[in-house]
Amino acid sequence: MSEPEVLDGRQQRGRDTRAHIIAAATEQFCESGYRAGSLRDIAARAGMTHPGVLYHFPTKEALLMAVLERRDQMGALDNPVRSELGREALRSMVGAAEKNETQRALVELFATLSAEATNADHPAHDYFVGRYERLLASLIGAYEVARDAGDLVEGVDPEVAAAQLIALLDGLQVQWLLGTLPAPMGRIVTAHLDAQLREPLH
Amino acid sequence: MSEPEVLDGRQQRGRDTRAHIIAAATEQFCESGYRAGSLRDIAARAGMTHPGVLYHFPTKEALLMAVLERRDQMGALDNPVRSELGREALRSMVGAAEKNETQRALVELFATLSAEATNADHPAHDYFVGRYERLLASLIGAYEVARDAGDLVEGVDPEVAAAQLIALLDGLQVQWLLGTLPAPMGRIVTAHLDAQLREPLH
DNA sequence: AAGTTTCCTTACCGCATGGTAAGTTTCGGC
DNA sequence: GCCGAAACTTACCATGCGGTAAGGAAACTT
Repeated sequence: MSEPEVLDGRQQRGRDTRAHIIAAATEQFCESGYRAGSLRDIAARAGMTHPGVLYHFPTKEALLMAVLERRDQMGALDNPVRSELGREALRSMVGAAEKNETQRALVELFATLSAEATNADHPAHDYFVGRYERLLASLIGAYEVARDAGDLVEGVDPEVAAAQLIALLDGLQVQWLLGTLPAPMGRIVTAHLDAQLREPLH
Repeated sequence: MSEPEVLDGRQQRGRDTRAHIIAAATEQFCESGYRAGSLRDIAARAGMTHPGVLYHFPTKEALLMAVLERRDQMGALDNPVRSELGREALRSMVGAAEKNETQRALVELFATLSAEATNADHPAHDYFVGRYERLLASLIGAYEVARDAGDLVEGVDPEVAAAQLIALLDGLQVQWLLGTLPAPMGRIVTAHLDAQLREPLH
């Protein structure tokens, strides 16, 4: 993305501790959320003091953004929404939901954060707006492709359906975290999609 | 609920300021969330100092619980889920969603709080678990009644459908708060329910 | 070997928080 | 009119926060 090139020993080392700090911060934010997770805790996890962390990331806010961006990079690799696949793109969301059931801490972070970030003053507000817009656009695309391929039940509006699917996934996570979900997320999402598709998944 | 009876003048006054404080706290929590809304801010809103507040509510946590309980009492009056109405109970959820679109601050509070409360250590954890369990049970009941009345499309499982509806409502609120929702909540919820019902809602 | 830059520590700052202690005002009951 | 409890206020505390300043120790360049 930026400068690949040759990096001398110091740059390499800097990069390493940066990554190390991000990992520590991710853990911390996952366990305690953004506001409650202090720089001192994060620093301790990374084996340094909190001004050491602030040397690499000028503010706590910057650290948060770094955590989120890194998370996105990784997520984007194994979980893109390939709109052009239409029906199969929708199917992949079931897999995403099931995968989340194995990453409780991460789910907790995003659930907490996306709610916090609802406030326009929150540092991650723009990030989440952008994230939701992109996801929405992708899913609308996927539904449109599915519709044009004749895979959709009559009366399913791609825009509405896309917003529904995102909401469903988000909302289910809260219930799952609270332990009040009466069935596995995968099954619930599958049931939702099956009601929109001419041929059920599988 | 507890002792109604005769209350002498002082008790009456105590009750009044208590109510006043709860109102102030509700406003404050709505605007800033639980963690960020300080006792001093709340006290200022109520026209007193923060130890004054703590005289009536021993801890901030207790204040929060009082706010939530009061909210539930009021909500229960104009927005019960009357399971026995089946189809019409489901329909009432559309109204609930639309009503929420006029109460941004309150929606924000519950969205933030339910995510925060996901953590088992959070003071409101048990409250939200109970709340979701009751709502789930009510909606399962409503779907069962609807099914037995022949109002449901084949293959709609009441348990799954109830969890879906709750998730949908929660998730839509986040998107609505972020400003990324492509259509009014009422329309999106209606579309969802119409897909489950033999006869569309109006 | 000297100089420079990167990285990190120790020490500190100002501020806000929830909560406490003790004293003071208010006011209804007698 | 006085008493005593209820309802506060003022003053304070310890704690933890994000962030800054200054200095030292490496690591690399020349």
